[in-house]
Amino acid sequence: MTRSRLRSVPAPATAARAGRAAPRARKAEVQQDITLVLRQRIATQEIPPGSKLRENELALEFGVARARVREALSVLEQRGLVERIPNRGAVVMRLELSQVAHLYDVREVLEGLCARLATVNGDPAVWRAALAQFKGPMARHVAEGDIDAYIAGYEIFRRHLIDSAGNPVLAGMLDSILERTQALIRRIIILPGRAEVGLKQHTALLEAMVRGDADEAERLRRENMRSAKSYLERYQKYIL
Amino acid sequence: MTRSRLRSVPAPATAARAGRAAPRARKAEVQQDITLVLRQRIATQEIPPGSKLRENELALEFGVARARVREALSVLEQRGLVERIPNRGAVVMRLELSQVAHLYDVREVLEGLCARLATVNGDPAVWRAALAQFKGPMARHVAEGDIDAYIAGYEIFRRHLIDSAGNPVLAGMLDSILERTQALIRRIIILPGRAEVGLKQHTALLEAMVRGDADEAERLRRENMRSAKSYLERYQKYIL
DNA sequence: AACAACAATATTGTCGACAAACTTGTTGAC
DNA sequence: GTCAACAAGTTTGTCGACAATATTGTTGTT
Repeated sequence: MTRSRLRSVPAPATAARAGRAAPRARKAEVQQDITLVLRQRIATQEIPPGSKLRENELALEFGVARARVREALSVLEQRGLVERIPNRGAVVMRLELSQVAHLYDVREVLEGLCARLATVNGDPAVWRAALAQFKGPMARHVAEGDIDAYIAGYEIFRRHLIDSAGNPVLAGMLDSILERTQALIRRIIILPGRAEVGLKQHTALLEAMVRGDADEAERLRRENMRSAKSYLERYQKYIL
Repeated sequence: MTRSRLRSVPAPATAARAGRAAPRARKAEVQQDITLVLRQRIATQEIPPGSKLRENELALEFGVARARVREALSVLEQRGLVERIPNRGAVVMRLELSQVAHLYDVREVLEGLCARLATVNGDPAVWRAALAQFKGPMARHVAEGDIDAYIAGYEIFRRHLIDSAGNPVLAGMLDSILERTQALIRRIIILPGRAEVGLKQHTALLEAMVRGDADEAERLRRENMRSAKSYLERYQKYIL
């Protein structure tokens, strides 16, 4: 019910635009890919877990027929973002602690692989630059409590890792996991001491990468993930 | 998500029963299962790589409207089984060596995780029984060149590993990878010496699992996967 | 007032039709 | 003979309508 009421008058493009109050509104995306918009809304919890996704409502908002929305929903179901019950509709998947733990266990080994591949295939100069970032600006962001800047920097680093790894299968799976846990990441980083620990761990990881020690990079990245998971479990009542 | 039971399906091979009202079987039955049938056909290469999947053709064969076939195709696309080009249709994904290598790199760490979790969460009695299987009947199958029996036994073992690991996310990803590479597995096992090496490796893995050494189990499983990958690369010209 | 049966409404499931884009076959100029 | 332009036929993309199922609201009985 957060969406604005729409008139039944068929005004496709306008209706779609009016429904989105997002700051970055391009026109092509609506026509091309409703799936992407829904993915983002769910990942950012603009549509909170447990919400019911009504096909008609979405079709009206995007100004398309229900068939199209329906296809988008089945993609979302495949990606584990919504649960679909026959004849009863689709609801945004709710994350229980156990599921998050499972996601993190898988993420641990995938990020480990990613770090290893990035060390082998990537450009050392990039890691040196990243290391400088973490030792300088990023450390400052943590010290000053500028979480948004820290997260932004971390996202860039992670993107470099994935790109350098050069494995599309891995990239797809990591993206899928991140998409499902994105809402949690910010809440974990905010936890007392978490950002500081993460900063240290990433620095150590980058140092291993700079000297080309792929095995150590993998080990450190996995340790980093396990540490994040343990924070999550310890503070679960404040997060979930 | 239902654990994929790779079994023979109602065989809708009798294409286009022509006529009007097709004698539809149960609704809930046919409904979601056209996706499953297509998944199987592609995995077993009953529909070979590069084939074009025509919506109308499939709709006629299954006796449903194109909209449903269409949804099935988008699921297949998500699972990486077909490539869909706008306005030009869906073709069964072709496996280049580089892509197979990427799949195996990911599979290596996922199977490693699976072995570790299965060691921690599983019942040691199961592993003792499996070890006996590998030391007895399975070794015989290899010695006698009964590839089918060996593969069947291996599949059961792998299923036990995944079930015991108790991680649905992991299970889904492993299934997805296996589904894509299933056609290769048989060809790899047939390679000279491969089955013997695999047998030894699995025995060592199970011994680690029986004594509850999770770290060693993970390491051994990963080594096993790397070894399979190197066979694949060495004999690529005979496989791809 | 509580409850059950029933009616009305809303939502999802399925379908066939039409439009747009691509593919193939034909014709004609050079 | 080769090639380009064009026409006919396929194939995919999109839509609105109808059927099946679930949810909500109403009424009457105890």
